[in-house]
Amino acid sequence: MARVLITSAIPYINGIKHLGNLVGSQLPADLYARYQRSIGNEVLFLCATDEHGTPAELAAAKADKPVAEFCAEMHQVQADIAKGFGLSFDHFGRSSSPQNHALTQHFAGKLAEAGLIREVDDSQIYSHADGRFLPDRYVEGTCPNCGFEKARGDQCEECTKQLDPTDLINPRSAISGSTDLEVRATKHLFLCQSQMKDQLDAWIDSKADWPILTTSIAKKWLHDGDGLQDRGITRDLDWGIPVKKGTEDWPGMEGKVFYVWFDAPIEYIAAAGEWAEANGKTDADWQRWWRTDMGADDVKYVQFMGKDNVPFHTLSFPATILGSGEPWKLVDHLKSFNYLNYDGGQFSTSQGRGIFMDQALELLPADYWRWWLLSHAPESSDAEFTWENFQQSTNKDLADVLGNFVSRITKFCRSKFGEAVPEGGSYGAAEQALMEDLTKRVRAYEQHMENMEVRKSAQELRAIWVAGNEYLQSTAPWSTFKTDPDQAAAQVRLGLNLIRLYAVLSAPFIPTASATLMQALNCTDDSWPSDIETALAALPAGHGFTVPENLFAKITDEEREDWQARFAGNRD
RNA sequence: GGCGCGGUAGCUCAGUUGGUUAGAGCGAUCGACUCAUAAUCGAUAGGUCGGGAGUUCAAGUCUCCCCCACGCCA
Repeated sequence: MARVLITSAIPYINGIKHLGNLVGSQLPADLYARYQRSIGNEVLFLCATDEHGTPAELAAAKADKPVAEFCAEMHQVQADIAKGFGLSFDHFGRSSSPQNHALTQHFAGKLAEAGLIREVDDSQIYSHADGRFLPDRYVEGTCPNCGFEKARGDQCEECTKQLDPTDLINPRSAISGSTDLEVRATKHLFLCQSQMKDQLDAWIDSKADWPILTTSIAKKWLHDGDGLQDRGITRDLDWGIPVKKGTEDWPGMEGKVFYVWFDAPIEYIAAAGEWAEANGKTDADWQRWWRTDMGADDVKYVQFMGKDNVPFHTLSFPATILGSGEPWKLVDHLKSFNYLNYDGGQFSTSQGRGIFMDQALELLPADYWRWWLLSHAPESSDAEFTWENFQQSTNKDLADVLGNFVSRITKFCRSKFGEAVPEGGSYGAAEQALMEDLTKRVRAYEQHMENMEVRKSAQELRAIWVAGNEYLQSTAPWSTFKTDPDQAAAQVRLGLNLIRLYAVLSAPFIPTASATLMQALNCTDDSWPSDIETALAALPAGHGFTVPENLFAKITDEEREDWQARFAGNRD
């Protein structure tokens, strides 16, 4: 039995994510986790909320709540929505957990011991009215280059010139609008990534089987311009993980916290510790997933993320791990996704454009979204969500091909043989051909799933559903019944077993519908079909079942038009 | 401006190291069937593979130039 560690990029705490975020990391990670569990592997699937940083503080202030309280509430909201989508995390942690505090400080200490952290004197804008230091992008003013009045301290959006906050004319706080600003001297820690460039380069080179999208982004950061740059890993904020060297204080860094990009990926590890604690397990239980000296040697570690997260996962986080000099598990396979666009534009959290996870669940059950999003996952390039496509695809695939298959076979059986698997007849050439075809297709499906080729997996699964309709159409039990009821019984028996097979195979994509089918079939045997003929004998003659309600209702034109209009504008 | 990923049938996408008549699903048209959620199954039509030049016996697949879209960076 193989062991697979799976992490999804951790969603930021300040709001509910849209469907583009979902399909870029959490959903495909869940598909893979469910599949790996189905075939009998031991899986640890971890995710968490990313809770630190200025945006969290500002969102809390806007909600008029202490930031810790705000984060705790939003974490629960996100956890509930994730559950609604059937995301099967073994643990959904928090980057603000005690485990992550300890681990982040531990890594910083190790990196310092290895001589990979240096102190840098810096200056930063302090706002008296806000009572805080302002990150560059929260300082606004007039661009010295083009005169644009709402230029940000990091860049002018009008002329795209890179700026320093002190370049701005008439600078003001983007938070309060206050002009009572002051440049203050401060000191920050930098992670010396540049020293690790060759080590990282060699590591990336060893990953020949990674997607081009992934390696090309990493290579670019390694080689562009002056090469990989050192990065600041601390900030002058209140909310975050206090800067410490392991458990020791860090002289000169009092009152500072680690920057969110430093502590967020470490939460992948800390989440395992949270998982152990929440489930009454020991440290050894989680360390056997993460420490190669404590049993993680045989673990395969797979990360899922959107393309914007690739640099952190290919360079920054590995730099932290390698630099520590400790035997932590490095990622084995990294699956990255492009963006999902919404009706000709981008999904946008800040503009409230597109469909958000909570809204989606109000419209339709999770399986509709899971199926469409996964079967259209933006793997090779950006993908496009349109309501027409969504309606057509889900109606055809889920309602017509799969749902109607279940409907026709169970209802036919009920009317001719009653609600139990019928007895009699035997399998012949048609059944043999079907089984051979299914064997080939299931093996292909497994291969695609193993390779994390999401669209191809969906395509193959759909073809497996179609094979059942082809079989019924060609053998026509409704005709057979008139002349040879025994033979019709055998055909129906096979059809009912196909439903069970489909429930098992489809569970990673549409877990709720699969569970509904298993329940209707009064069956608990969800073992993966290593042998198709055996799998199609799971429901013996005489086994009782009930006819399920329509598995998937169709989306009507009226509904589609209604939703299209409702989501044309902004969320707020 | 530099770099990156793309530009393949009306739509969404596949196309391994260059090799016979460029594939799938949807949509469209026609036919079959009637068990079923007016569902299903079959067949047909639709592409000068963004444009141009080049390498080669042979290019969607390699080289160069250009155009378009998106993204990242300066």
